[in-house]
Amino acid sequence: MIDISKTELKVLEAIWQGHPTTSGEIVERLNEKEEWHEKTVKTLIGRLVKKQAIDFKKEGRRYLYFPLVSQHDYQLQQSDSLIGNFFKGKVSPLVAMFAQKNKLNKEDVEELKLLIKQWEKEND
Amino acid sequence: MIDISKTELKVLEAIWQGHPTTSGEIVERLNEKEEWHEKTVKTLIGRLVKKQAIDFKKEGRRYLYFPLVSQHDYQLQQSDSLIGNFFKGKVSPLVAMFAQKNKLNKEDVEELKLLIKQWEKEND
DNA sequence: CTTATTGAATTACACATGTAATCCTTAAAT
DNA sequence: ATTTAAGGATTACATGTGTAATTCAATAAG
Repeated sequence: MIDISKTELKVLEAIWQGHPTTSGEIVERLNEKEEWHEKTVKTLIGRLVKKQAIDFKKEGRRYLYFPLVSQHDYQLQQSDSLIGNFFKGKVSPLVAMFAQKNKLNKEDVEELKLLIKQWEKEND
Repeated sequence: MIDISKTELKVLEAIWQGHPTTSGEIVERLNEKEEWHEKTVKTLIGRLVKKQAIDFKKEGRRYLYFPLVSQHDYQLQQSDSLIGNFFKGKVSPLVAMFAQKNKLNKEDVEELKLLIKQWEKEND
């Protein structure tokens, strides 16, 4: 998959929020969290286009940007890579690590139980 | 935490394999998987020292390198960051994603069940 | 029609990264 | 003692990244 830098990812996430969208709107979304200089955002948008992570269609003078990489695919790819590199491709060691560090809560555990029940229904 | 680049991480992983250790040994370990030029490895070792991810003690003419960042801490930090950014800090959405993509197997699920049982014993 | 404004494209520039080569010092070999 | 080899330190250099400013083109305003 394409290599997307930290700041580029922030911009891409703003686009995932809703698209197609304009550079102005992207800047506004980003500025809800922290200060982003409009010029910086424009540069990052340009780099994302060059990397083919997003594309645009011209609507008169304005450009409407949209993602070429889905958020879901990106997250899956990144998660898969982390789990592959660190935990030999298995999720349980990661969950074990979280459990050990007290980062699991009731809700999370309930959802895990549901997922397991579901998995067992389908794989048996 | 310190920012460690892709290639630096490979070198650090070689050091985690066993330490303290020499640059020659690090080069050898790396070359088991892929071709690494000795000069390149030396450069990366230097950068890791500067970043204080590793340190060394001189043993005569030779330097013995060892990690300052534990593999466990690093993995936890990275996992935490990924889960925080992508899944609002909860592991279950990640597991759900894996389940959906058929990336769960019996063994993994059994371990998850054990972890949950354990968690429920301790948090009730 | 001329001017101001608003994007986007181009240029800038320092620091990071990937990938080495060269230099320097010290120990080993001759 | 002189040469060579081995390792670390320094230097190199293209490309990536963070962060903008400047330029260019087209539309909107006067």
